[in-house]
Amino acid sequence: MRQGLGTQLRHLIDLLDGAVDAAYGEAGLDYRPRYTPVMRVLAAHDGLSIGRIAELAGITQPAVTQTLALMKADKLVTVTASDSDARQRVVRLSRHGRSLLGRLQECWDMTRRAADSLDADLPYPLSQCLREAIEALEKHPFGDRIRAARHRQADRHARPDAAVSPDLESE
Amino acid sequence: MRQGLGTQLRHLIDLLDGAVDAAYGEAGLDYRPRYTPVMRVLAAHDGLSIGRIAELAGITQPAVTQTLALMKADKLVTVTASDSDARQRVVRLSRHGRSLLGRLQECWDMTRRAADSLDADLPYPLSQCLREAIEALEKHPFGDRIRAARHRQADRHARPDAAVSPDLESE
DNA sequence: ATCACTTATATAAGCAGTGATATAATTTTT
DNA sequence: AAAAATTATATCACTGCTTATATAAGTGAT
Repeated sequence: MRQGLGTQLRHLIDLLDGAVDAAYGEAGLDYRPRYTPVMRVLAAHDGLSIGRIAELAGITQPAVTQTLALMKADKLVTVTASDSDARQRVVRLSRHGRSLLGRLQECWDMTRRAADSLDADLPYPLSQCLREAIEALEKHPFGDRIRAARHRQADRHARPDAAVSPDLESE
Repeated sequence: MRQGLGTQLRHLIDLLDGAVDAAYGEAGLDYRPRYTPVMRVLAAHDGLSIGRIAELAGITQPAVTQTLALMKADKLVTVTASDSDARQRVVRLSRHGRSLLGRLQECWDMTRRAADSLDADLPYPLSQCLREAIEALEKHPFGDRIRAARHRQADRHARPDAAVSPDLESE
């Protein structure tokens, strides 16, 4: 079963996401997980353009447009044309959206505490491990590491008796 | 930016998956990442039913059916009706599929080494951390942890001056 | 043998995103 | 001022998975 990192990561996401999703339901919120990044951004600064939301939320513009369409249908936000620039649309939380925000914050809070409880159960905190992994990959991308492994493999084929190249641990 | 675990996990997956995907391309393989779980299972025991593949690969039956349709189009597998039970279909690797397998193994190998190189760069190995997190969540699901956090919260509302409930560290 | 039930696979619709591209509004060039 | 380039948003088609449901084949009970 010792499959790749990707599989483990996906499994972990399922384990977490499903629970968080369910938590919204249990809290009686009519709310989709995909709203969260947008809600978070709007909670911090209301009245943003779509592009700006995408930027702050760290997702693509089409994702925001599509999410907002759903949120609009759920009456969480209002989207109006900017009067300074007719290309831009200004997104604001509706009263309903703002009222939801309070209960959401509670949900996010509980989730954070659940994450803390998980970390406490582990020999090394997951969140920290993830942060460090992401950092390491930003410095030295996974693609480079794979390519480095290929070169070692090519070497092995060329000189099958050669010792494993010494740069093994540095990569 | 200190968002939830889910976001971090997704980010990490993107960082890894993209690279692995690209590696297939660089290796000159006409191959989709989604084939991997099925390929792995077929590599171990060829000639399985769809349900059995799903079981062994740890994905749902529809996912396997859909993946096999693509793999069949790519001539990687043959799917024939079982003669003992006409409901069942027997999946086998084609010659082409088997020939691909060798080069795939190399890719997976490189990927594993890349993962090792990542682990070596970290204060605590990611793969181990993930394994432990999954294990911890199987023992004590995230949903339960969230609910536990809610009860603490409800307590706080009911008796705001009460100390944090004593089961805090046990959860 | 027929009805009910279970098992195996297929199909459909949904989810949450992506990249590519279209359309509209606004600047910049010329 | 008209043409070209840029910016903002929308739309579309994909990915890879899921759940729910349909269809087909086998099994058991009456």
